[in-house]
Amino acid sequence: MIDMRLLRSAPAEVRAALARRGDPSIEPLLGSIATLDERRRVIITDLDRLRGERNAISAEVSKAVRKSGGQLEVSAGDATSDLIRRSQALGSEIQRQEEELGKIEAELQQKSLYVPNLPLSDVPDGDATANRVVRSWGTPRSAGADVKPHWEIGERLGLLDLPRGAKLAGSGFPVLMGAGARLARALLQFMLDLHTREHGYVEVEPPFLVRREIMQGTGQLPKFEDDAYRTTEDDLFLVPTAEVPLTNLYRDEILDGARLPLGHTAYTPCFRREAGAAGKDTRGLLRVHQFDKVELVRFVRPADSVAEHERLTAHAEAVLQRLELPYRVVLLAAGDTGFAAAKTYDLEAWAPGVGAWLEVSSASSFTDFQARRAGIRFRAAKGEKPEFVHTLNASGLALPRTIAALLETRQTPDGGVTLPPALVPYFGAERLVPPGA
RNA sequence: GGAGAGGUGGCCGAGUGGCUGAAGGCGACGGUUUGCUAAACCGCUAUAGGGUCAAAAGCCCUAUCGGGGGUUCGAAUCCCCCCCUCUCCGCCA
Repeated sequence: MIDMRLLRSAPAEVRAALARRGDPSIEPLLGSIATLDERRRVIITDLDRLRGERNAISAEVSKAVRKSGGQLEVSAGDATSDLIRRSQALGSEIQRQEEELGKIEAELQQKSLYVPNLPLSDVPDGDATANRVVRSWGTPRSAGADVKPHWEIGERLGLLDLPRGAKLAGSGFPVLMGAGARLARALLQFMLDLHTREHGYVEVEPPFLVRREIMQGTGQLPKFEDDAYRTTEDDLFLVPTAEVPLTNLYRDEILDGARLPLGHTAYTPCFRREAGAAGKDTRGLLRVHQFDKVELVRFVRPADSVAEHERLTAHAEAVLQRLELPYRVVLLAAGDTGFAAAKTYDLEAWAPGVGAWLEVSSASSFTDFQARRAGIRFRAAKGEKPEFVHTLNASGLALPRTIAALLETRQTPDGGVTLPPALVPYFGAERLVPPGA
């Protein structure tokens, strides 16, 4: 949510920062927001004055009532009936103004919800072509004739059954079978243990369906409603990421500053319609409508948010390192940064079978954008004014692409896959081998 | 799904039309007293919006008793809708 005070006090700076996103629809939006805000304040000033007058009259009527023993006695022309007549007149004026104000505030609210977050100053200008690789880890395995894509490996090892998934729910709903299902379970358990035991996150199992206002709190709505699955009767949304329930855990609360930074992790399935994405990089596990993910969310003091973002990113990177998967960290340019984010690092694991870097995690700082929408504040110390927290989140990690990178990177010439040592205790075996081998 | 009872400040809890942002208590905070602790006593204790101001502080106004609408000169209090909690019945992994 846009900070109205900031927009009022430094409109040029806000416009310049938002212009970096390269979205031409933002500028006119800001213009109408400023106009509405101006009108809003004029009406409120007037309305408060009118209400003050009415309150004063009411106090006098009240005094008269008590003097006459609790009965309201009016006869035409006396002082009390004059007061009441004035109050009635004020009442209808107040009602008119309230209606006008209601309309303006609804419109203001509606428009504000479509204004994206301001990119931080160290985010590069430009679109996705300006994304910057900031570091790499590990040596990517080179492609070769014997390096297969994950769907071939998965099918051969009996881990993956895409046709049967399509039969059940349509394309983009993979079925994991046997060792494939077990591998997914091992990965989830491994990731959750890593984050709770070594990185200090408190595990949560949240609802997988949430209300409309919850989706609005993190910025998925109203702009991206087409990407979400929704129940018709109750207007509940299937979570597209655990970020949504986790970030909204402390919605409309004032946290004790001593509890910050606060980190939560959760496994949830994630549901995404991926509207308009059909056919693009969708083979195998690359882009699916339902997938498993472990998510990390942090609530931090604004002053710490830059350092916390780096820390969070490192927590996600740790998963890839333990899994011994080569990856790179990409700082997204302003034009490629998500609607609610101020700065994002994508973690991309190398998948030699498909010959591509796969986004397995996205680690973002949302500054106070989500906190404003969801009303998440903290009090630094007793007697201090409440302030908005900064929220951060990262996948830690998304499973399908992690599995894809894992299978492709660690496949062996005999058609099997060697699991990374960190996963062995969770999986219960060192290798995936073809059935009957 | 059916029937009923409720939702008041950090917490408990009074309040069923009139200076009630809200009694009383607890807690927290500041102070007095004290060898230390405790006790006692005094004080203080919300959030948001707007105005004033160069700004902050301060001051003034407005709103807020689950959320929204209505009745009324005036609503925590009356009416309607929604959300949530609890109890009983039914159903269910």
